[in-house]
Amino acid sequence: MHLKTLKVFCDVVGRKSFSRAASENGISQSRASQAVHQLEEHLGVQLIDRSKRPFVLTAAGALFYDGSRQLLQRYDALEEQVQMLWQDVGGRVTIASIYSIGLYYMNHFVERHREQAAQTIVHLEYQTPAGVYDMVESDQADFGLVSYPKKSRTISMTPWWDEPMLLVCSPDHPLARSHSIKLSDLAGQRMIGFTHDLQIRRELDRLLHAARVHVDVAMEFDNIETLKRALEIHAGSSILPEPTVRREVESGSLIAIPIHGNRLVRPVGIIRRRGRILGSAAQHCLEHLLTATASGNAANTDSPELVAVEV
Amino acid sequence: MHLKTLKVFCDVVGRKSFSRAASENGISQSRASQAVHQLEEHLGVQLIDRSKRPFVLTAAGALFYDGSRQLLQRYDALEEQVQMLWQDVGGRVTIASIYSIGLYYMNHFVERHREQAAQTIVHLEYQTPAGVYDMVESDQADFGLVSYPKKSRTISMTPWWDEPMLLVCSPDHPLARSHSIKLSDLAGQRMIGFTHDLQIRRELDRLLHAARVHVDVAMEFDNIETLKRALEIHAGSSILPEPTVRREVESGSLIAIPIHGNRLVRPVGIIRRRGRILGSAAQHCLEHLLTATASGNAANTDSPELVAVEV
DNA sequence: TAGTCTGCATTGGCTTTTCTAATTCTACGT
DNA sequence: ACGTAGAATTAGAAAAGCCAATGCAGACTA
Repeated sequence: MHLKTLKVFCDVVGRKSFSRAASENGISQSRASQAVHQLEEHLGVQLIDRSKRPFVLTAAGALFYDGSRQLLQRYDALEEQVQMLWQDVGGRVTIASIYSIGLYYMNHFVERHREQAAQTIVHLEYQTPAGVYDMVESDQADFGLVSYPKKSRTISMTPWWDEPMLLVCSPDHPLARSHSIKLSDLAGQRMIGFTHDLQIRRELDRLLHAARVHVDVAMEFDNIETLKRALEIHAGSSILPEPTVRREVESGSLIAIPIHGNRLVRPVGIIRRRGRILGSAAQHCLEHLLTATASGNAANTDSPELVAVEV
Repeated sequence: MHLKTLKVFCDVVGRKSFSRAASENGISQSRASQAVHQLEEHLGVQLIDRSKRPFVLTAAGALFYDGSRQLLQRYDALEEQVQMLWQDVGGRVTIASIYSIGLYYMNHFVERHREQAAQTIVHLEYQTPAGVYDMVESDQADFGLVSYPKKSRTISMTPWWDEPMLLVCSPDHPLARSHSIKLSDLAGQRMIGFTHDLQIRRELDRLLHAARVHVDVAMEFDNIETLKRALEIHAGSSILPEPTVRREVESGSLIAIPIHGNRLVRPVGIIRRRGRILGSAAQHCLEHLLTATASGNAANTDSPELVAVEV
């Protein structure tokens, strides 16, 4: 049995599509179809019920899928171990991260990680939140970094840290001189927010609603970078995680004001596919990520904003 | 990667020979050589150091060997599980056994096992003691049945039962009328024994020597069947495990006499390769073997010989 | 030290399998 | 019914697996 055949089968199941699995494995659609047939014939067992249009796994197929996935991971880990032992051609770690964590924290981390695991290649993939979950679920990434992490049947979650959220605006905004504000001060303010498909927007809406504060969301963006540009040209104010605006606050192009009275944070977490077997490089990287965070957070705690907010 | 390639590599390592591994896998010697090369090239790692004549594994090779063996076993188990679930095409169990257990107990067991696991195919392989250890060590058998079982670095052992040993002779032997004898009664007797390469012979020699009893071993055999034929034609007496002569004693062609004052038993045990992952069929069969023994032994205990000896 | 023997590596050519492009088929939505 | 998207089939090309024969190198033997 070709391990590649198992890989194709797993991808077919994982992506729920023969064609996508095929192209991801660099083979033709027909080959993917043949490979799965071949597998079924070899086992004498039907793995996929094709009589329904989005095909469904048979019970045997589900069992074989789980087993195969694990087998493939074990094999990869074995190859990595053996190569590591022979010459320190360290392993590869693939991390899927949302922009606003990857961009602001991971560059720094990857550099520090290279110091203590010089031979490991860390591959960072920036994605939308849904993209991160997808990559983790389909084994394209060893683990993922997301905000408002959620566990599920297939995904396990480790809380990582909480980012304080601040009111952010341009230096000549009416509120810019305040040292601290209450949520209610925002009532009727013209604000810039995230689109509704992002969890952070839903969380903020929920919070404002609970505080009976009505704001006027004038513009919506699906990413922080363009949102910040809008803030800089005086289009309003916004509530953002502190690390994502630290650079702008330091350079003076934006002002960040602690929000009093509410624990306003964006939780960040590490998600992993349940049952996934990590290679030793990935394992080591994950450990480093978790331990490095302790000091990383401590550094955060030094900033006055955070102290103010975490009351 | 072809799983077959891993299998060939494992067999090459296990049998310490490319040619034997090749023929066992039904391929040519050249292919085996090519396959291992291919593997090494793929990994970019030397697995086998060929500069010494009986080649040696490199550290990486040893690691990869262990990993591969486990992987192959897991895959086999997976296939079996999947097939089992689809239609009860039960698994295969291969048991290696020495003649004197297989012949007298296993036939009976296999029949009873078929009743409660109808679809399992039990393959019994009769072997010399060394052959049984070899088959277990080289993964050709799921487990092995031997007397005087010995654990080692690669083999684990589970005691199974102790067979009482009796003095056996033809009905018209001088001792045939005795109801019970002492070891010392055998001094100077003309006896028939096993060859020195068998553990049972060495154990008996040790026992007689400790009891300061000198006997005259007139003939030696490397198996019980021919030894019993020699007894029947009045060539002397011998000390044998009770189950191996039960049939002859019942038919009257041989006489068995309890030996008083010494706990004279042949321990029988089940040996397994350490770290081996058993298929569910093999697992179930092993469990049945161990539980069935309880009653099997009880049945033994009913026979007067055993009661006499087990004092 | 030479000679032989055993057992792995290499080579060249055949066979089988894998693979793709093009085509056909089919469940589902309209 | 009909169109569409996506899987199955097919046939021919590319790749690999495979073997017989031969080459070559340790490890005993005299």
